[in-house]
Amino acid sequence: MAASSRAYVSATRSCPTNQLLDRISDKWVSLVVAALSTGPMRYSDLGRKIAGVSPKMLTQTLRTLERDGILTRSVTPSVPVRVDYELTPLGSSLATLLTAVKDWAETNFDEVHAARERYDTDGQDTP
Amino acid sequence: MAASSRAYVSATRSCPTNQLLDRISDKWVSLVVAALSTGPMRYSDLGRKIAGVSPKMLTQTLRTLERDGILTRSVTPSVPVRVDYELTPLGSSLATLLTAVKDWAETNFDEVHAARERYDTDGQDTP
DNA sequence: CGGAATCCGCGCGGATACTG
DNA sequence: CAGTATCCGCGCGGATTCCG
Repeated sequence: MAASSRAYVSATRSCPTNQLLDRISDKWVSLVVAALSTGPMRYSDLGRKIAGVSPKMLTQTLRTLERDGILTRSVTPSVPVRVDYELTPLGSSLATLLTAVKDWAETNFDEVHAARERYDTDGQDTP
Repeated sequence: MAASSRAYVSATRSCPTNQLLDRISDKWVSLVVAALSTGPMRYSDLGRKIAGVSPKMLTQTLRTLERDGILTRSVTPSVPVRVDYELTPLGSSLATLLTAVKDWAETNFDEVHAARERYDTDGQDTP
């Protein structure tokens, strides 16, 4: 086939399910979905709550998630434009899972941190 | 060090918890942990089960997860060297969550796919 | 306010080859 | 079998600017 000069056919491309897994296995996706799990939010509210995300990544993440049916984007044409983002039922079901992952990270952070120092000091001494 | 003229202080660096979230929000991490959730596995078994992962990424992922206390690496010095990887209790608790995410991706794939086509055709007509 | 567009560095990750 | 090492392309993502 047309793999003459191009051999870039990785697992991500071959399996459609892995594509989706790769998409939701994204830091910004986790944070956005977790942020919206408590209710609808405006664009700048999300930017403030996530705190550190660039407008580019925020918009990009939101667009992708909207396209995937995870959330909806509703524009209110007021004097300053107001845009609200809200999880769909599909997105809510995902939010439950990703929030659990996020909670796990927060809960077990120090345990992981301890394991890291143990790994680093153990065997790496006497250079 | 060498951060003299660098202004790259993103959310990932600022919040340690987000570092961990970013780490486990990785496609390979999901696949490896999910693969090991059914029991211990050897290196090449993992490579075959995940199917598409390069040795580099597999080793890199395994090393990182070992360092983080998610899994253990045990070497059996037989004639051909045998290395087994097994989830720690900490890793098992994570595996439950990540497997759920992986299952979600497989279950809702076609729904997401349908949402995508709807998004693409809707508004993108008559070029 | 809520984006879109552009530039660009850096590192992720695939391919390949070699070691113990 | 289980890695390690090297090269390198590509796209993620931060910074900046401008528009509706």
